[in-house]
Amino acid sequence: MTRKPPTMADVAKAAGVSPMTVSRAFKRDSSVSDATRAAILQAAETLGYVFDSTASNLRSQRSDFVAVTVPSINNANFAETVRGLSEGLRARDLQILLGYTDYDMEEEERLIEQFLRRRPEAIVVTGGRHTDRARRMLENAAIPVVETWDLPEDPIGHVVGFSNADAVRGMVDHFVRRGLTRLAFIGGDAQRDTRGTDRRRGFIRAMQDHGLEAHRLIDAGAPPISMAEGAMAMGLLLARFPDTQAVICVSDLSAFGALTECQRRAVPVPERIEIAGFGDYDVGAVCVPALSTINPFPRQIGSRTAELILSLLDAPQPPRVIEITPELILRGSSA
Amino acid sequence: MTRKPPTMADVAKAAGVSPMTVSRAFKRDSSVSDATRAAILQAAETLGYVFDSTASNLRSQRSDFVAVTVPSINNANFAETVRGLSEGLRARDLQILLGYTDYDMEEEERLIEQFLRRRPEAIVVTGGRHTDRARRMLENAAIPVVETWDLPEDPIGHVVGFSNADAVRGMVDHFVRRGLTRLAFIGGDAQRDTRGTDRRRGFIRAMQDHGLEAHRLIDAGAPPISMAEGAMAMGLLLARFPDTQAVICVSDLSAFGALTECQRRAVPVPERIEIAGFGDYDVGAVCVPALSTINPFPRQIGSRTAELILSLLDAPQPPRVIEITPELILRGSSA
DNA sequence: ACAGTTTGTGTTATCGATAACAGACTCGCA
DNA sequence: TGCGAGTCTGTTATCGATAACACAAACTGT
Repeated sequence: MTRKPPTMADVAKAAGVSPMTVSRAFKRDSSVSDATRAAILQAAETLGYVFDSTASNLRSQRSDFVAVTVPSINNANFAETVRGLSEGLRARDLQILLGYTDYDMEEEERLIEQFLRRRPEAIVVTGGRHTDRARRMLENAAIPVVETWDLPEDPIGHVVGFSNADAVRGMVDHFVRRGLTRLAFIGGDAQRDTRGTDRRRGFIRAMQDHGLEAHRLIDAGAPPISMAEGAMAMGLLLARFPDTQAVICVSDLSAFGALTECQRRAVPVPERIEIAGFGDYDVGAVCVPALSTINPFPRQIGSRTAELILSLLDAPQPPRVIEITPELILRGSSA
Repeated sequence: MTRKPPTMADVAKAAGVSPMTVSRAFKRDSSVSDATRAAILQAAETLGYVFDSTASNLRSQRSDFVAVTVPSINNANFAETVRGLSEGLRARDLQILLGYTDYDMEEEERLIEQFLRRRPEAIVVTGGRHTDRARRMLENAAIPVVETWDLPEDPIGHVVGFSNADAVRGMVDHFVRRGLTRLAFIGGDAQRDTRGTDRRRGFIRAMQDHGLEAHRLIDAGAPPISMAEGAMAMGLLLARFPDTQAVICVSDLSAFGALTECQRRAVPVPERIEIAGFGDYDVGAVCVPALSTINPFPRQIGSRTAELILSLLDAPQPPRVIEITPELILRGSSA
């Protein structure tokens, strides 16, 4: 026999107080005497009462949600950002409503629509490119919007990110400074992964600025580019441009795949070809040789975003752009 | 000038119908004529109306949430499970409320409490060990509970999982069958990672059943055990038990770290020592040599759980145990 | 001792959608 | 033509907590 679950009114009756007092007892810093609070919590425990945020949300017009969309849940970089976010937001008891877009703007649009219906306190999206409708929805939502992992030309609201193109430029500069000129890039030009595309564009522009040709471009397939695809791409690269001196990959994952392909073919790295990645994933620090890479501080993107949101919830502020400076990390794969 | 956002009543007035009709127009298969639905959606679009699930949830007593806790968001295996889950649940427009416990049962308890307040339709947890209070909360929640990634002795409700101990036993058997007897295990015995502990226990029991000593146990630190910790552990192993013939690691990540340590020390794998992991992560399939491992079909755990939940929402059923059979994958690291 | 504040609690109305019920209308078939 | 079944729309009450206001009791300081 399952009887209806108890409500606040039931707890109130059991504790001999009004529902309002029960409500206050369940809040953080409300004015209830310690004695009554204890009695109320005791009564709630006995009855097996579970606070109903559904009702609370409606009446108080607060959901205590922060909506977050990332391209992929299965990606250590974005996972770090989410971790930074959720740790920063926990202090204020804000819960994360997480969704992944699969690198698909239509899917992002769907997600944003779903999320806005839940009336989040703020919304965080990855990247600066969205469908028109998604953009409109975000603009019209009367909540803080933060775009991350990018520096959009025309931000919707706030931004916590970095220039993917400039980050790759730093790596190109490094190789050119050391006298290497025959450089290649492994990564897709798919519309889907706009950050990957930005990195590729950054590579091409940097090469041109150095007066070098940027024709050694290997498209490794649809994002997210896996280790296996990185390996395949390296196979293509070695076949098509055998005199390549160094290759920059769209991520450490593809870079690691590329490295293993060299190992399988007994192509010595870095002696015969140098390799660099992007993202400073664990695998790149541990593999032999370790991968040169770029660390965009994904955790920090999350924690700075959390800080920003907390301050925005206290007091609205004009749109801000918080720029993160990625760090070049040089290791054995390019030494 | 920010005026109050429009409600269903506003849309109803604009479209010249009753709020109830607007409500129906926003539902899936409700009886509204195509003409009026179009008019209503048009009016909603014009007004910039966004459906408010907060109110809907309260009145209909449905949240369309499924709560899910995983130990770590930054883990490809659990990410796959979540992906399988969310794809299966999308059909019914169920949203996932995701939280990670950081391999901490206290944190899990906090999460479960937070989640139950949101009145999810079902709740999925990873593993079969919980704090007493967490267990009580789950038992009392009048919703389907699914424990995953394990086969608990005393399940709370439903189960979709496998025996971690038995899976490792399969790997031990494989080595012993091939005549190897000096086997080691890398992984923690921390209370925190109960699945890791189960694998370790499975190793010990299997060794004993073969009449072999199981003293080559290297504790690699607190979970989740990283690649770097796997490498350190391999260093210890080679120092303390130099005659070890094969080592089973608690995960592919630590196994890969161990492999790289062998590469740094020029210890040939598999000639001098064989290595096996757990989880069939990408890295293990791509690295050189590729890692022998155990695939517990994490994606399938998610999709089967989703199926189960969908059927439970249609009609309550007695607790079920759905057992997944992990697959032994043999690759170059143990050939 | 008394006005002024702080503290603890209660009363009433309300957040915005929808379940439950009811009624009007259309259609098919005898 | 009439009747039952099906389709579409409206009315009323309600989900469960809490904002806003009110007020008594317990303090504070001069």
